[in-house]
Amino acid sequence: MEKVTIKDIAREAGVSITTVSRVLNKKEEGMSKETREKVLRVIEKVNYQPNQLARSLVTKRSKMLGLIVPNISNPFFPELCRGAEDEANKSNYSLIICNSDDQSEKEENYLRLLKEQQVDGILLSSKDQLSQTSKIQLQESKTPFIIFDRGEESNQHPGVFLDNEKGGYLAGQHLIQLGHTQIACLTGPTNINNSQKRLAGFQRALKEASIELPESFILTGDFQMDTAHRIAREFLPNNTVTAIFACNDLMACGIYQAAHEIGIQIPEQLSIIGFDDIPLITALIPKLTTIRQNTYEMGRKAIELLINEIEHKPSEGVIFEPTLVVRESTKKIN
Amino acid sequence: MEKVTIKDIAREAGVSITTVSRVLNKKEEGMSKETREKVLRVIEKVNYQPNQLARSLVTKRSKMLGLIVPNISNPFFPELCRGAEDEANKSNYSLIICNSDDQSEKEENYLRLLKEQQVDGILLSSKDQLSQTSKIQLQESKTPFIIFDRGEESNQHPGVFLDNEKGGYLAGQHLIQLGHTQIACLTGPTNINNSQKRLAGFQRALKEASIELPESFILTGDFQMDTAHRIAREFLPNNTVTAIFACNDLMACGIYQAAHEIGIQIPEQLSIIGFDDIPLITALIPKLTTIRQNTYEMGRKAIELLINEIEHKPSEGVIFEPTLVVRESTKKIN
DNA sequence: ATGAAAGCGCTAACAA
DNA sequence: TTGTTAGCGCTTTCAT
Repeated sequence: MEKVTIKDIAREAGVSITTVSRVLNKKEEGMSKETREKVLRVIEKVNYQPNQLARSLVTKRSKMLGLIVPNISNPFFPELCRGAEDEANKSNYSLIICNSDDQSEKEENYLRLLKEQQVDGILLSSKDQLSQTSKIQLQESKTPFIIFDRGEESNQHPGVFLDNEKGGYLAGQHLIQLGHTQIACLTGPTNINNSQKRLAGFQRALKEASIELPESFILTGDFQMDTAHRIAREFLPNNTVTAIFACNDLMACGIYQAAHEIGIQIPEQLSIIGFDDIPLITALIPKLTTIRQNTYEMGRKAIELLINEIEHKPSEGVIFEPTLVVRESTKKIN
Repeated sequence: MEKVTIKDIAREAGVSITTVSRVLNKKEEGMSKETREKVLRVIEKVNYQPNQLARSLVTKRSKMLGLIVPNISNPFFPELCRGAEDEANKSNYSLIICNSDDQSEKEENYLRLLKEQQVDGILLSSKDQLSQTSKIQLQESKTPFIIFDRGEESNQHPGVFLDNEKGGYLAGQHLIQLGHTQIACLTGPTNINNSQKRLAGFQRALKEASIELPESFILTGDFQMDTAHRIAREFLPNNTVTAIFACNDLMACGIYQAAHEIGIQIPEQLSIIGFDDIPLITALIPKLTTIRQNTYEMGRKAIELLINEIEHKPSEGVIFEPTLVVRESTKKIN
């Protein structure tokens, strides 16, 4: 059974392929109702599906968008994907979701691939700073793109960002209000912009309250649960802190594990605050207090911007505001 | 800046487009080294990227694969995606990941879309039984496809499945060995095949041990955490069970929440066993005992099968074996 | 209201 | 070893 093409439809309906194309694209002003319905009937009958590739080749629009995320296993990103996908579909685009697995090489590879696939635009949630190669890839081509969250938060290019500094500040403020003074911070990788910002905001809050944050209380993680677990196992027994700020929820989970193993009670002996508000943390006991970002909405907005860009509508970057969600893992110190 | 095409390369290098095409496709037997290098230099210089769409149009191979998952927010599926993606990339395919959000309509839509996009094959992890429309879509077209996990586990079509019955059996067996006799089971949606199978295996284990499983102890969930939470809140205070089998880990999380709120100690007062072994559950306290499936590997294998199918290599469906992972949430009854 | 024909960027016979 | 040419399935002028 051969693939049925526009030609087959035309022959079957006894019209030209132009006519078929017209009804396919709903350019039917001044077209006899009969012809249209005849064509539609044939299309229906043989379950014809137009070849989007051929279409794209002439229109130069593939109706495909690319989304590169650094780590699909972090539940933060599926949320992002959902938002992005829904918005893309709304405008009749499909989304190619690519997972770079925190590897620059994969990221560059996908960037190339998406271009070759002629996507109309790319939403890039980079693993960190864009690599040189990626930057060139992006700049040289005329493929519209939007930077999401990580990567360079510059005015050079529109993007969707979170006010990470504020998020860190909120976290610090919250712990201070609860009376904590011995506080540690478990950061993400040092080369990741948003991780730096979260720490900076956190430090600002402590400074304003004249609370010292010794170097040794700044722990460098990598946004992963396992590493956080390992670091906490090492840190907690040897240091007296009453609170800890994990720069993402996944790492907070790792700290929970460690605390449990060591026999430290949360929040009685240790307050923990996370960052992201991923869906699963409501299952943690006690429930994790965290800095929430509206991930779904950010994904949605990013695609909205991207499509604007593609259609040459004016649009500019957005910075989202994080909010504090108080649950059970933080507690007033006695 | 116009897109640079094969013509531009040909002109610049002073050769024909065929020659350029040849070096692009590495069909260079009997081709002068100089010519090739000359072409390569030009390609390099202008950072030329071939148009995969145009390519696909003539070769009838898009080098794209589609993957439809029912719920990207369930961490089970990102794992699946990772395995699928890695295997696809290995053979130089890209993956379009689509999230049907448990809606048949979206699923059908994506099926149509992927076809229009001329993907070479589809990996379908259906929301449940395939809808009539989907079935027709799939059967009518010649696009190769593989069924994953859910959907119809039939010999009609190759697919990758888990022995869900055995998984349920293992769960039952484990609880029985710990001395439990008052056991409840929180299932997935009744129309989902794997959910039914898990329950069936569970029932078989109980039956073999002559333990009764009253109707009222079979709770119908929907694989979501929130619903499980609600159901458990209602069930636990009004029934005396010492153990509960949740047909996936997400629901086990919901039960944790409920137990915590009600003041039931896990595992002292209630043993819980889950299903899937999603990465995050090691952060639960106590750690969740569960039935593990090797999700990443299953995703990998599914794509391997799909590619075999595409390339007309013989291959047949695979059934994976689940394993019991004992952690801390199940305990011998006193 | 409809059709003929050109061409999107590329590959693949077939020629030379 | 290289080039000429005919499409792939479709949209889009330009005619009629």
